[in-house]
Amino acid sequence: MSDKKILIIEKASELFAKNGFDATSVQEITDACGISKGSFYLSFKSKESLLFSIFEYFSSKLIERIGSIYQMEIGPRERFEQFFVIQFEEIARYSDFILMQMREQTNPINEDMLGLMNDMRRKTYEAQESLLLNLYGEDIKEHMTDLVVILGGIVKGYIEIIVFNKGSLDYMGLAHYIVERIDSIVNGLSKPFLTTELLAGNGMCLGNQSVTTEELLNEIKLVKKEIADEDLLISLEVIEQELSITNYRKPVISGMLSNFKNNEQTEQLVRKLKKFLN
Amino acid sequence: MSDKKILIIEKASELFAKNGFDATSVQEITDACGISKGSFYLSFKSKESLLFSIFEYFSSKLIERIGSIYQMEIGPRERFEQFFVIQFEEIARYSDFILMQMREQTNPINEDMLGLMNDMRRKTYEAQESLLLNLYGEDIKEHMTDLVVILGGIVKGYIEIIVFNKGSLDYMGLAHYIVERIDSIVNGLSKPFLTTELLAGNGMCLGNQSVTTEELLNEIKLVKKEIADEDLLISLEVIEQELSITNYRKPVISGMLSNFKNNEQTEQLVRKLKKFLN
DNA sequence: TTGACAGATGACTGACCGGTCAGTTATTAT
DNA sequence: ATAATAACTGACCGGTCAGTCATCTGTCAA
Repeated sequence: MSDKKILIIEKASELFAKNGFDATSVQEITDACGISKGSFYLSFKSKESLLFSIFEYFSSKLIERIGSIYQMEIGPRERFEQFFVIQFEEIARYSDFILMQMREQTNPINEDMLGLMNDMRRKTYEAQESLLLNLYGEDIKEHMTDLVVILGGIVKGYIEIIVFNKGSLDYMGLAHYIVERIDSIVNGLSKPFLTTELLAGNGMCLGNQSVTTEELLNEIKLVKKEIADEDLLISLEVIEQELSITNYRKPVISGMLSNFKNNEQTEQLVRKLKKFLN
Repeated sequence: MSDKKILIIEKASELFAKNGFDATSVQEITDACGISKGSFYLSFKSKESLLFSIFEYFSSKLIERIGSIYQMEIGPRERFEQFFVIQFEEIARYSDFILMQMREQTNPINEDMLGLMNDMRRKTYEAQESLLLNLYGEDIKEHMTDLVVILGGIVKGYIEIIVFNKGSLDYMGLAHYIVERIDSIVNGLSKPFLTTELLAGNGMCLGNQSVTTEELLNEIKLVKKEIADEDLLISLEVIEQELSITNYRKPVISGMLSNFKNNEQTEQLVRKLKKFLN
């Protein structure tokens, strides 16, 4: 990722968070970056693809940090607290951009963005689940769905306060406080309210959703519009043709996929294709 | 409120909730209503004023219903549950439009809308506070801010589920479940985390904010653009002149205010002026 | 010094949107 | 039946914005 790209991402995310996506023009973004409008289109295919990159940039950071707490040598309670601290820090740092996107119904990119959002949600959910089980034992399994909703709600509630009082809150103290509240809730649990299916139907895709070839073909068509590299385009076309025939040859596809190493724009698609092949 | 206006409000709020405010053109709204674009401007001064009317329409309903639970002859616990049920019902009914607005940073009307939003938030906060105090006693007073944030978060969390599973959830059961969780939390409370000031600074304006004559004059100027009725315009101008002099005569203003009975567009302003006179 | 080329620029284009208004149709009054 | 009024229509306008492209600039090898 070039410096220019990162500069644009940082500035644009600030503006989007402040004024919203639609209300921020490309001109404003480039003015803030001190570059020309045309130069913007050297780094990003479109305003839409910038949004996608921003989300990718931030969500990958969040996912990475959440993954890192398992490397720490601390107890389950401290790990749980750390989980909250990371969410507070990242979301306060990147302003409410992520929140804005998670909330705003008007996501310009639907097909592509949804994958990333689900990825992030699933990662967060999985982390929450394992942390809760480690801390409170297997007994709470049937309450998992409710706990996740309640926990998510509480975090969102406090994040709103954090956003308005940027940096002036004691995240560690807050994390400790929240875990204490969860203690109380877990102690008082009786009969669950939500069933797992309700959450699953909630667009959260917690399990492994199966991907159809048609969906993949659609996504390939979209990604083709986003990339300029000739070699990658050829590879995509080969994959496209291969997927179109009934008995597609797996080695051909997986071979082609090796051409996409270290390319951010196709990362999502490649992940899906790999999952599809297995 | 005419049938046409209500039709537009209902259809537009659906579209806004689905696609966002900016992404929904007036043409789309009028197409959905089966009327012409020009006809839209017979009912509403602008797209912006439609948004204001929608918010007014829904928030007044919510506030009214929350007020009604105090007339019911039920215990404090049932009343608390009823408070949640109303929120679930109204917000599920009117889709996530209200949520969208509460979240979206890009509210087109800032000056006017903010008043309505604060009104609603204050009403909700006051209700929560009195319900909590009635149910758990005065001891929880110092925890009020935290409880309000936690409670609001939990409600929002479940509302997201409700929106995706429209109508298929047992609101009464959910309300009961949530109150049980609050029981646990209240039982386990130790030291509060948030102070009242933090919430107050959060744009929530829980106390009585004082209004300056300048702010009022600004708002009058804005409202003048919105209304067409000649008599009301004259009344507004008289109020404007009166407020501009240092020793304004209260009776003159309150007299003029009587001309605004049953006018929706000036409702907010009139309320503020009345508060200012007292 | 030159020429060639990648990177950067900003004037320009076409699409779209909020809002207007001259003209049409429906309704009511005389 | 006719006039008067109200309700409605959709072409049109000014303005904005995403995206394009002819042009420029700095660099560096020959």
